[in-house]
Amino acid sequence: MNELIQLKSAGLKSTLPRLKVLSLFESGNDRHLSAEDVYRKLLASGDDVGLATVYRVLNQFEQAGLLVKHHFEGDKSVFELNQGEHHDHIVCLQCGRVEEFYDATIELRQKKAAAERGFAVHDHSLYIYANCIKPKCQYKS
Amino acid sequence: MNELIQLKSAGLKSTLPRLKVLSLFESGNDRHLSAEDVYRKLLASGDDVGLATVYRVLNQFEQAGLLVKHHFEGDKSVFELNQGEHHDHIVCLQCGRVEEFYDATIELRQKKAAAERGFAVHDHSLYIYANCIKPKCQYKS
DNA sequence: TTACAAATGAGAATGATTAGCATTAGCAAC
DNA sequence: GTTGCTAATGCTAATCATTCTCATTTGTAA
Repeated sequence: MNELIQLKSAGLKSTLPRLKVLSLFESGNDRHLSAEDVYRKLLASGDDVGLATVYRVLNQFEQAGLLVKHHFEGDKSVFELNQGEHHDHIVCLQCGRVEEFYDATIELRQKKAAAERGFAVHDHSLYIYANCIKPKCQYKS
Repeated sequence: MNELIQLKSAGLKSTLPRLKVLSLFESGNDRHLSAEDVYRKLLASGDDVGLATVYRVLNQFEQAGLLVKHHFEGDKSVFELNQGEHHDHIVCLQCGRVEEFYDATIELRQKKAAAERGFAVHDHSLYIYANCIKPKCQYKS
């Protein structure tokens, strides 16, 4: 229930929609949610927020550093709670399962590659698209 | 002028729009082009192709393995000639400059990370967003 | 040259995301 | 507690990249 405090310290006014969205991510049932996902889930739990508001809130949360935004292959963006430690993602092309991982060597070599070419790394995104090895994979549809 | 042969061996009928698009990429003036870019350039050189056709052709070329498609941060996709050797990209957030690089260690560690978690890598995308170190960077706008 | 399937072009349709604007709700000062 | 003001919300319409539809045109093989 300290969502209120989180919002305040992020410099955001504490409003109903923002609290709802934040709680949803903190509930931890799904780490990776698209705007549409959030919208649906809130409606399902009887909370009446507009889709436009969901988009706005998600983006504000990203600016504020509460959430991180990802662009997995395809169209829609996906958000997840920012818990400090950076990590990359493996996405199953079959069932959509997302697994996170961190590899210090990869991080290091990236910085090196950039530096060698006259760039100062600001950010990076690494997505591995793969197939779950059966039987882990529940082929979707 | 062997674009014709390339199309044939890719199993594609040799048509005007396809030849034009392929030549454009082979001319090598810009390695990374969006559909819009291609469309504009063709119009500029007096070749009258429809935007829808450009999209179709680019996607067919991707299927055929002639081009590779990338999703740099933001909206539109970007295509580049597939010249066999895989590589990743560094994109300057300021001026848009794109540099390519390949790091065997990174590739290896990715495969390893995936395998350890029960995935068979199908594909991956790694984009480093950075800032050119001055004075290389011609700050855009 | 003919004939037919495949390709093209123009514009409508789609899907995700954002903008505009009237209405409502936090919140600080009475 | 009220009051009042600004920021936030919720619609809906707009945008932007991309895809679809379908009538027309173009390769190509016979």
